[in-house]
Amino acid sequence: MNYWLMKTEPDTFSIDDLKKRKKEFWDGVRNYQARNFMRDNMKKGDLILIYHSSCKEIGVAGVATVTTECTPDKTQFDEESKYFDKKATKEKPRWFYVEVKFKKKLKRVISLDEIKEETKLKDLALIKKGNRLSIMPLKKKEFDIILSLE
DNA sequence: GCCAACGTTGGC
DNA sequence: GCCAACGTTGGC
Repeated sequence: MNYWLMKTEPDTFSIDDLKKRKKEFWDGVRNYQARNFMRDNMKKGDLILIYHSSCKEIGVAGVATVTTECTPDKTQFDEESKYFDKKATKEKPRWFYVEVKFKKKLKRVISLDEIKEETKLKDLALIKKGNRLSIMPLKKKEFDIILSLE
Protein backbone atom coordinates (compact mmCIF):
# COMPACT_ATOMS: atom_id res chain seq x y z
CA MET A 1 0.00 0.00 0.00
CA ASN A 2 1.13 3.54 -0.80
CA TYR A 3 0.62 6.78 1.06
CA TRP A 4 0.03 10.20 -0.46
CA LEU A 5 -0.53 13.82 0.31
CA MET A 6 -2.90 15.71 -1.95
CA LYS A 7 -3.38 19.46 -1.90
CA THR A 8 -6.63 21.26 -2.37
CA GLU A 9 -7.79 24.80 -1.89
CA PRO A 10 -10.61 24.56 0.62
CA ASP A 11 -12.37 27.57 -0.90
CA THR A 12 -12.78 25.41 -3.99
CA PHE A 13 -12.99 21.92 -2.51
CA SER A 14 -12.46 21.19 1.18
CA ILE A 15 -12.46 18.14 3.41
CA ASP A 16 -16.01 19.12 4.37
CA ASP A 17 -17.04 19.04 0.72
CA LEU A 18 -15.51 15.58 0.40
CA LYS A 19 -17.34 14.48 3.56
CA LYS A 20 -20.63 15.71 2.15
CA ARG A 21 -20.12 14.12 -1.26
CA LYS A 22 -18.46 10.95 0.11
CA LYS A 23 -16.60 10.34 -3.17
CA GLU A 24 -15.09 12.62 -5.76
CA PHE A 25 -13.02 12.29 -8.91
CA TRP A 26 -9.85 14.25 -8.27
CA ASP A 27 -9.92 16.18 -11.52
CA GLY A 28 -7.81 19.07 -12.74
CA VAL A 29 -4.36 17.70 -12.03
CA ARG A 30 -2.33 19.45 -14.74
CA ASN A 31 1.22 18.90 -13.62
CA TYR A 32 3.22 16.11 -15.20
CA GLN A 33 5.05 15.01 -12.10
CA ALA A 34 1.85 14.82 -10.09
CA ARG A 35 0.16 13.04 -12.98
CA ASN A 36 2.92 10.47 -13.20
CA PHE A 37 2.62 9.65 -9.52
CA MET A 38 -1.10 9.18 -9.91
CA ARG A 39 -0.89 7.24 -13.14
CA ASP A 40 2.04 5.00 -12.30
CA ASN A 41 2.03 4.51 -8.57
CA MET A 42 -1.40 5.20 -7.16
CA LYS A 43 -3.43 2.09 -6.44
CA LYS A 44 -6.89 1.29 -5.23
CA GLY A 45 -6.84 1.25 -1.44
CA ASP A 46 -3.98 3.73 -1.02
CA LEU A 47 -4.34 6.24 1.80
CA ILE A 48 -4.29 10.00 1.27
CA LEU A 49 -3.76 12.95 3.54
CA ILE A 50 -5.93 15.86 2.39
CA TYR A 51 -4.00 19.11 2.68
CA HIS A 52 -5.57 22.55 2.63
CA SER A 53 -3.48 25.18 0.82
CA SER A 54 -3.86 28.87 0.03
CA CYS A 55 -6.23 29.48 2.90
CA LYS A 56 -6.52 30.61 6.50
CA GLU A 57 -5.77 27.30 8.17
CA ILE A 58 -3.01 25.75 6.13
CA GLY A 59 -2.28 22.11 6.87
CA VAL A 60 -3.51 18.52 6.88
CA ALA A 61 -7.27 18.40 7.36
CA GLY A 62 -8.31 14.81 6.78
CA VAL A 63 -7.79 11.34 5.40
CA ALA A 64 -9.18 9.71 2.27
CA THR A 65 -8.72 6.50 0.30
CA VAL A 66 -8.28 5.79 -3.40
CA THR A 67 -11.24 3.81 -4.73
CA THR A 68 -10.40 3.42 -8.43
CA GLU A 69 -7.43 2.74 -10.65
CA CYS A 70 -6.51 5.86 -12.55
CA THR A 71 -8.61 6.69 -15.62
CA PRO A 72 -8.55 9.55 -18.14
CA ASP A 73 -9.71 12.84 -16.61
CA LYS A 74 -12.95 13.66 -18.42
CA THR A 75 -12.52 17.41 -18.00
CA GLN A 76 -9.66 17.45 -20.51
CA PHE A 77 -12.16 16.72 -23.33
CA ASP A 78 -14.79 19.21 -22.16
CA GLU A 79 -14.50 22.51 -23.99
CA GLU A 80 -16.59 24.17 -21.32
CA SER A 81 -14.21 23.13 -18.56
CA LYS A 82 -11.36 25.27 -17.40
CA TYR A 83 -9.34 22.07 -17.47
CA PHE A 84 -9.97 21.55 -21.19
CA ASP A 85 -6.82 20.60 -23.09
CA LYS A 86 -7.04 20.87 -26.86
CA LYS A 87 -4.01 18.67 -27.31
CA ALA A 88 -5.59 15.74 -25.51
CA THR A 89 -7.51 13.10 -27.45
CA LYS A 90 -9.57 10.11 -26.31
CA GLU A 91 -7.05 7.84 -28.01
CA LYS A 92 -4.17 9.62 -26.34
CA PRO A 93 -5.37 11.20 -23.12
CA ARG A 94 -2.88 13.43 -21.36
CA TRP A 95 -4.43 13.71 -17.92
CA PHE A 96 -5.77 11.23 -15.46
CA TYR A 97 -7.64 11.07 -12.23
CA VAL A 98 -8.61 8.66 -9.51
CA GLU A 99 -11.70 8.64 -7.37
CA VAL A 100 -11.14 9.60 -3.77
CA LYS A 101 -13.37 8.55 -0.91
CA PHE A 102 -13.79 10.37 2.38
CA LYS A 103 -12.36 8.50 5.36
CA LYS A 104 -12.19 11.01 8.15
CA LYS A 105 -11.85 14.62 9.06
CA LEU A 106 -9.22 15.36 11.67
CA LYS A 107 -10.36 16.91 14.94
CA ARG A 108 -8.16 19.87 14.06
CA VAL A 109 -6.00 20.96 11.17
CA ILE A 110 -2.40 19.87 11.61
CA SER A 111 -0.69 23.06 10.61
CA LEU A 112 2.18 23.49 8.23
CA ASP A 113 4.13 25.11 11.08
CA GLU A 114 3.82 22.01 13.26
CA ILE A 115 4.89 19.81 10.38
CA LYS A 116 7.93 22.01 9.80
CA GLU A 117 8.82 21.89 13.47
CA GLU A 118 8.73 18.09 13.67
CA THR A 119 12.33 17.05 13.01
CA LYS A 120 11.26 13.56 12.03
CA LEU A 121 9.44 15.11 9.07
CA LYS A 122 12.33 17.18 7.77
CA ASP A 123 12.60 15.11 4.57
CA LEU A 124 8.97 15.61 3.60
CA ALA A 125 8.64 16.83 0.02
CA LEU A 126 5.95 19.20 1.25
CA ILE A 127 8.36 21.38 3.17
CA LYS A 128 11.18 21.33 0.67
CA LYS A 129 11.97 24.74 -0.71
CA GLY A 130 10.04 25.69 -3.79
CA ASN A 131 7.83 22.63 -3.62
CA ARG A 132 4.79 22.98 -5.83
CA LEU A 133 3.64 19.41 -6.20
CA SER A 134 -0.08 18.95 -5.74
CA ILE A 135 0.29 15.19 -5.27
CA MET A 136 3.27 13.71 -3.49
CA PRO A 137 4.21 10.33 -2.06
CA LEU A 138 4.66 9.82 1.67
CA LYS A 139 6.43 7.09 3.54
CA LYS A 140 4.22 5.11 5.88
CA LYS A 141 6.26 6.48 8.75
CA GLU A 142 5.65 10.07 7.66
CA PHE A 143 1.96 9.39 7.24
CA ASP A 144 1.79 7.92 10.76
CA ILE A 145 3.82 10.72 12.32
CA ILE A 146 1.64 13.43 10.83
CA LEU A 147 -1.51 11.73 12.09
CA SER A 148 0.03 11.22 15.52
CA LEU A 149 0.25 15.00 15.87
CA GLU A 150 -3.54 15.17 15.92
C1' DG B 1 -1.70 41.55 -2.90
C1' DC B 2 3.23 40.36 -3.16
C1' DC B 3 6.70 37.66 -4.91
C1' DA B 4 9.95 33.55 -5.01
C1' DA B 5 10.25 29.52 -7.18
C1' DC B 6 9.05 26.97 -10.04
C1' DG B 7 6.78 24.87 -14.89
C1' DT B 8 5.32 25.69 -19.70
C1' DT B 9 5.38 27.76 -24.19
C1' DG B 10 7.11 29.09 -28.42
C1' DG B 11 10.37 31.59 -31.42
C1' DC B 12 14.74 30.90 -33.08
C1' DG C 1 17.73 22.22 -27.94
C1' DC C 2 18.09 26.87 -25.84
C1' DC C 3 16.11 30.29 -23.20
C1' DA C 4 13.22 34.52 -22.54
C1' DA C 5 8.75 35.51 -21.50
C1' DC C 6 4.90 34.24 -19.38
C1' DG C 7 1.76 31.67 -16.19
C1' DT C 8 0.94 29.28 -11.79
C1' DT C 9 1.51 27.88 -7.05
C1' DG C 10 1.20 28.87 -2.48
C1' DG C 11 3.09 30.85 1.84
C1' DC C 12 3.29 35.15 3.85
